[in-house]
Amino acid sequence: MRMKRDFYQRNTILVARDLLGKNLVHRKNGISYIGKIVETEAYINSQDDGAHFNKGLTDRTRIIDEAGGHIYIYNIYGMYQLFNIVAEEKHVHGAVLIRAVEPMEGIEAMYVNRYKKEYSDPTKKDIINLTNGPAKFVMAMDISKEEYYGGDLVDDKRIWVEDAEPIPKEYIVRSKRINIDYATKGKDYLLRFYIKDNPFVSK
DNA sequence: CTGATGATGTTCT
DNA sequence: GAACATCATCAGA
Repeated sequence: MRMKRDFYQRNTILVARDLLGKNLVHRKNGISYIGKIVETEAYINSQDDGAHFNKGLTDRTRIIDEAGGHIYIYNIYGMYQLFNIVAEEKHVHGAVLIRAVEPMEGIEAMYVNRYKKEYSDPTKKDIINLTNGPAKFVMAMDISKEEYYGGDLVDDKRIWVEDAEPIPKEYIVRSKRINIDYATKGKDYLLRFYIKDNPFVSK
């Protein structure tokens, strides 16, 4: 079952936590890509100087003003795109960065998208390297800013989040976020969630 | 295995 | 002009 608006229109931290274990589904060119979400980070509000929208919205971040469930994708380091899900009600700002997924379906196509060569005899390392980072799974699942910025996971025919068994509490780890040393206040907030012992969690 | 470095271009000051 | 929610590659151990 596809997640509905009410799932996303909640506190950003709860949305980040509850996205763990759910399946991100993307259908394109007759290929069905499915990745289980194993790592997320919450970006919250004006108190969080790690968030892009902490000093107000800009053209890049305008979609975060929309209702939870919309898609926020942005460019980073000139060559990568990161995938976020908007949380909270309309006009309340919050977003969840998906940092890693575990491939469930479409692995052969993911391999081709990532390595630009024919699928052949992958090692365990090759498989883990498909999706164990925020830019990596976006490339593997063939998601682009041009196609999906501002899209809505609640009713888009091509991309959505599918419900799944909740992850037991004892398997959910909460920690500091990654690579936001520039944030002076938000740096130490415990806003990163991941599934304990899952090999696809980023390093 | 670890840590350091370069790639690359949009966004914001 | 600087910063940047990253990744691939390479050197060293």
